[in-house]
Amino acid sequence: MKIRDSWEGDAFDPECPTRVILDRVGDKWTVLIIEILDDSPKRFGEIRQAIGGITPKVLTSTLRSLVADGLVTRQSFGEVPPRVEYSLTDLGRSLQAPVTALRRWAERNVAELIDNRDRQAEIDDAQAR
Amino acid sequence: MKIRDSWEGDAFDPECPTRVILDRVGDKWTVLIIEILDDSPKRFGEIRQAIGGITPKVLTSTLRSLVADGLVTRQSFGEVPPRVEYSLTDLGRSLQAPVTALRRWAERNVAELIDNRDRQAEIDDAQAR
DNA sequence: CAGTATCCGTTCCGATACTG
DNA sequence: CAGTATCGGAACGGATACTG
Repeated sequence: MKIRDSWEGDAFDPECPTRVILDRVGDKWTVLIIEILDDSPKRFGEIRQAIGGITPKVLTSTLRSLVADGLVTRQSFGEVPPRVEYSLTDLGRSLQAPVTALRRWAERNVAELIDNRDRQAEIDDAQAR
Repeated sequence: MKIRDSWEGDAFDPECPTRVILDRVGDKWTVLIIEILDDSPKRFGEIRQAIGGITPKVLTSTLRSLVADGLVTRQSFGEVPPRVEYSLTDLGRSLQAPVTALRRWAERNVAELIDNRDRQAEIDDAQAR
């Protein structure tokens, strides 16, 4: 099937590629990177420092995916030592709004959710005995 | 926006708001279930039919997680044959807005993203030779 | 009808070490 | 500096068959 720019997905269709986007957003580091790239371009090392705890291998593969999807651009300056800058594309920037909305929701409600989860864990625990 | 400063330390924290919510939203079926439960309570089989392609085992475990997080309630009527209804809690309903925004972004932009991805694959392919 | 019980392949992602 | 190369554990989720 030839997918055109005018084609709209239907997330309820099991065959729908829309799910690739949900997979993307659900990726462990994607959203962090998108928020870090917010305004200005960032170098590989800057992103790595900003996130903390991500290994170069994983950062590389995550950035590759983002570039492949057209959410991020990679610019390599032919210098020694090497300098590479990553920045958001328009598409990537357009993803920020929904992602930020989600984060806001998280900040407001995560306490309650964690509370529920802990309480449920206790119930399950009591059930087990 | 001062996100990054407070973010850096939280990235390792499993209870970091963004992390918890994104894990949940990034789950393969969560978003679809939340949208399906929209208006009225739904039975196990109804949800299964509506989604299509989900196995009972996976649906069960996903629903369990949603119940544990207090996003969904499970009501079992003591009948034979059994009848069980799932519905959104207030917390679950409040998650709909941001999640729907995300899904709509996905549906609007998946074509471009897939297009980018295909084009990138061709470039990589050419590169390899 | 609404789940359980097993088995199992894939994918993700971290640790560690190395390189142009 | 900006990556690569390898290895391995663990979690996710699908296939299939069974049950109260």
